[in-house]
Amino acid sequence: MATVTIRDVAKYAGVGVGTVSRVLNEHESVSQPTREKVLYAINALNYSPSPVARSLSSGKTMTIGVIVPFFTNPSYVERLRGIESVLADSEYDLVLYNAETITRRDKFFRNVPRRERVDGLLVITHRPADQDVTRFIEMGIPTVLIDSLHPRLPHIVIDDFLGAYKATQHLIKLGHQRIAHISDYMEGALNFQPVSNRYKGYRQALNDANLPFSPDYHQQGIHGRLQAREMAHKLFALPEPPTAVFAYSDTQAIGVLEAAREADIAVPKALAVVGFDDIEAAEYWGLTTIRQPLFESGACGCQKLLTAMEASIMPEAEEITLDVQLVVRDTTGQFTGT
Amino acid sequence: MATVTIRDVAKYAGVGVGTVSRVLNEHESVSQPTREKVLYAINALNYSPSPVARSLSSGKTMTIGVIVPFFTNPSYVERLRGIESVLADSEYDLVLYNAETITRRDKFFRNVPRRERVDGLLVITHRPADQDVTRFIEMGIPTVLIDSLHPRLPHIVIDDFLGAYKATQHLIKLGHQRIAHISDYMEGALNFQPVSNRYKGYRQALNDANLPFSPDYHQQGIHGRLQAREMAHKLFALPEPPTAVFAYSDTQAIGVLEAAREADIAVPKALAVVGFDDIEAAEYWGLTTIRQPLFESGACGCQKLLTAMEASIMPEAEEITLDVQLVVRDTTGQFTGT
DNA sequence: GACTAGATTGGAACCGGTTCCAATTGGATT
DNA sequence: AATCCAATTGGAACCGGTTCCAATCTAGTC
Repeated sequence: MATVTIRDVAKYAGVGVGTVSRVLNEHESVSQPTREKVLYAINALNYSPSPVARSLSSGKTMTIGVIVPFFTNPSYVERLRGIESVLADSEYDLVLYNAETITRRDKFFRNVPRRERVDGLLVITHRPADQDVTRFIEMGIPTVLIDSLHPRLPHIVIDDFLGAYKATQHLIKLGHQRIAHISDYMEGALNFQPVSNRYKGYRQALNDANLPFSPDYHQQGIHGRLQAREMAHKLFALPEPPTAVFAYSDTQAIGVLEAAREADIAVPKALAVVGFDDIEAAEYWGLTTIRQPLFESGACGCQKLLTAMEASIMPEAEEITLDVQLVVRDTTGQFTGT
Repeated sequence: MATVTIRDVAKYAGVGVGTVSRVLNEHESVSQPTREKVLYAINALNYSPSPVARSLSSGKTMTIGVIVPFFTNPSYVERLRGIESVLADSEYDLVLYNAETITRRDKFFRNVPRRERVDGLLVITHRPADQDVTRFIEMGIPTVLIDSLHPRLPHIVIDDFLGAYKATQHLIKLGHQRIAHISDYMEGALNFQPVSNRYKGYRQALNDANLPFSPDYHQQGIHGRLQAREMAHKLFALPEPPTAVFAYSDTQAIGVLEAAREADIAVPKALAVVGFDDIEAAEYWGLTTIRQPLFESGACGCQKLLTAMEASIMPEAEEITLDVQLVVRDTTGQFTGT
């Protein structure tokens, strides 16, 4: 099928290419009869304009890039769902850049933000360096960060510190004194901000309640259910095992619950567990957790981006903090041990 | 930042644009000194070629489109992960088209398969009509179907009939006689093939065991955990409630388990449940299920597509059937009722 | 030293749109 | 009837690459 171009349409309709372009883009200054001739020709030839050619000459790609680590992880899926829900009503396509390693992240940070590639960019969790941000801004690519932050870009965050504080405080109020924390590596290659903030919230809550902290009680490892299970077993094997665990994520908390099941430790009687995120599985497990509005964070960030793009300005750097909330279910209860 | 074009590079290096292009695309017929001059200029000017311009003149977009219903659903996430794992090693970008409604599906089927938009297309579960397929082929867009089928396109499927048969047979062998089935609407707007095939497998297994089928035992509804929960309650309320349920998906099976918990029905003592897919959550729930290789189906389809694209031919229409396998866990056991 | 084949190179034409400027048209004004 | 202005239209130039053809250069042959 030979491609039909705008010139074919123009010839068929007996008008100039400019006129066809004007009809396509709904410019006002086309008379009714001409418009009809053109529309008729478009129909007759089954013409549809080439997105690429349009991009080249107009400079718009009608594409939003999303750089995300582990898009497969439930909390990211939920955020993507939020993004998609906003995009569905627009004309924009969604291009997914899965950046699981620093190498790929850096490659994307370098290559993706080009005017000829995407019109706007969402970055989830990954933290662009100052020089990356400078490049985004010089390139004029509107960018919004979700679950990440940078002073020169708008970012949607939650108060990780507060969430962790609430989670830990909840356990303290229930009478727990030996409270452990399981998290990703804080000094890891990807170096996600929330990891250390949640750790700090945990520490602060302990401090405020005059509870001691032992380094043994902080297990770090690669994020994942299975890894969390291993870490939980290490905690159980301590001379003074904790009576409560605050996990960095629900995924990890579920790993802890599995470990407890394997070790025949009753939850919440002998072990209380609190997660973070409130993913769908949390409900299955009756997991007490800190709910963060994942879907909304995606939707909100995407909306912010589209608004800025529409006005063709760089979005104003600002911080939007969404609320976190303690959701008490069945994995925490009054401390009854010694 | 004014964009640096290939002409700037050519001028800086004192060569022609053709030469620069040849260096970029690693054509052989460039002498070493010239190549070095050009590379030096590229570096000095911090040049990188425009993907859009490249697309327009070369006709390649370096983009793979994936049309997927509900990409948020665990089984699709898993398949996407398979696709992404293959794409990660290539130069291709992944564009996600989330087609939750017929309107959007049809829009995508009409607009996406254009040479100027994607170089290749993966369609998951959605079934393109004959005229759609004709268009794909006329447009010369290599297309592979995953979990869907069409005689003129390569497709990766599983034997849904067999899987359902195995699941039902498993229940029958355990002594169950009143076996219900929960599924999506078979005549629904989206009209997914697997739905009716699993239903047929279920019916056939009953038939082969000379067990009667009652229409009351087949509940249909919108896919989802909550909807499945409702359907399960309807089953429980029947004068002769079933002692076993085979659910179309794990997501639905989990809904059934929740309903059983709400209705205080012991699993597997009073009710056996089998799912389909073996998503991650199935393990949490100790759900007996039919495992289908979701990740592999994505990876395999994507690989097939890339291979065809590399050879710049339409992939040969063929059917690849992946194996399904019964995974027995804790939600099924010997029938002990009356 | 003239001639030829092969290697290397320059640059025009092209991909298919958008945009802007100049040209045409027709009605209103004087 | 002449002039002017607004509305509409045609089409060249441009976006930034790739590709192909013709031109130039080099070394080898007789």
